[in-house]
Amino acid sequence: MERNKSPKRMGRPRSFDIDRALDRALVVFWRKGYEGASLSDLTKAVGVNRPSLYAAFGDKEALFRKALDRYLKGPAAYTQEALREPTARAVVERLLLAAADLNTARRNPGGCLMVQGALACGDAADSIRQELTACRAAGEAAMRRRFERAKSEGDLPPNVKPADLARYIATVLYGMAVQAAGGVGRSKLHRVVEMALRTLPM
Amino acid sequence: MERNKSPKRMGRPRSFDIDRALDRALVVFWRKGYEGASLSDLTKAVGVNRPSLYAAFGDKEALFRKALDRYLKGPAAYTQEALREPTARAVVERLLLAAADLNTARRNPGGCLMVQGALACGDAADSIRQELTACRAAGEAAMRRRFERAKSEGDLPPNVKPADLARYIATVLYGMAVQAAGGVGRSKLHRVVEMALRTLPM
DNA sequence: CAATATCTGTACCGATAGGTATGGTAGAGG
DNA sequence: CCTCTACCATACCTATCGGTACAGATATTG
Repeated sequence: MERNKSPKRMGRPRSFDIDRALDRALVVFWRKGYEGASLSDLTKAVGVNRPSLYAAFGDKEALFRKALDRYLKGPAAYTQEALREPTARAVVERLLLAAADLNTARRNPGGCLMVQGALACGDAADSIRQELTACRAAGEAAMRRRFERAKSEGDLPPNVKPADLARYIATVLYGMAVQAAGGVGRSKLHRVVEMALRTLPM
Repeated sequence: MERNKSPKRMGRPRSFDIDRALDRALVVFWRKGYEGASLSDLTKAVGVNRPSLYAAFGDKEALFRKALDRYLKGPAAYTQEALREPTARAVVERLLLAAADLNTARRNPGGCLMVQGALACGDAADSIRQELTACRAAGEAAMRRRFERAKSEGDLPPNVKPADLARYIATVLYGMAVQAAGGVGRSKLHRVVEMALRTLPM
């Protein structure tokens, strides 16, 4: 329906930028979670009236999914890049450090949208909770595959299972997100990363 | 006002047990979080009408605080006990294992109330969020003090700072809570614990 | 220019949120 | 026994929730 934004379309043109709006909405969801972010919060942050939001993105759930998508392709894209590091240890190092930085970047809310977006919620938000759970599982699976490759390259000790390592690293990532959501700052998270790295089995 | 429950009081006696009610409410808050748990959810789970709930516990916020208190003194009391283990390693081991078990106990919701009770939320729930944040910080501080004692007993390597170790262990605990909230089961969490223990600096 | 298509702003919708007034009810004190 | 007190149940309150109808505004199309 409203696919293109460069080709001239008929009718009154949209008075705001879709991606900017999505960024604003993202920040609200990030800070307050899916349930805690009201439509009034969102419209106020975006600077657009309610019907315009609905026309552009659909209902609240659709808006969240689009914001999540933008989160994954924007702030959280470091995960993809980190997996391209040459060694398993370098992957982990970069992953943890980038996460620590993202979770505590001053210009956006503390923590991680995939964790605090909808960790426990009412029935109405349950599909969002499931989506975020799936998202986290997908990230973990990507790590596991990367570690499987590392294993095949002799880059991992024989007593370390890729799936276990991936789950462990994911656990540290989620834990850091909780810490950051509670206001723990970057330097402290860096020391967590240091501890995690120091104790790595490779 | 309604302090005692054993001394016979005047008037019609309460038709439900305060602690049982609190347990039921706790489960709802645990599963849905503070915001996601509606009064209707709570009254339905407790099996009591709304005014009775208000008379017994005060408003929703007060009810949550009482449920949290019960959580800390009940299911989460393992934390206190674990700190009494003789060595730092034993403390950590017991803490992580007990947390893994509590987070995945079949008879209650997955995860940890202190984490998913209100990690990110709207303004109305912010005081609860702060309380939970403070709760987590308190637990972390207790660990830190325990590790300081360990250090003074020569039970910790010289290059390990008690505060850093405590924060790291707390991070793993929170991460496990997120995993469990997403449905990860006990055996997988046990492998996370195994990884964490294997890589411990002592 | 008109005709048409899309967006904006106001004002509103029903449903539900948390919270409470009120009148009936059950037990203790006298 | 009656009274007094506290609790129970229904029914209701206001505020806000997510979502939308409608009319005016602004652009392209012909």
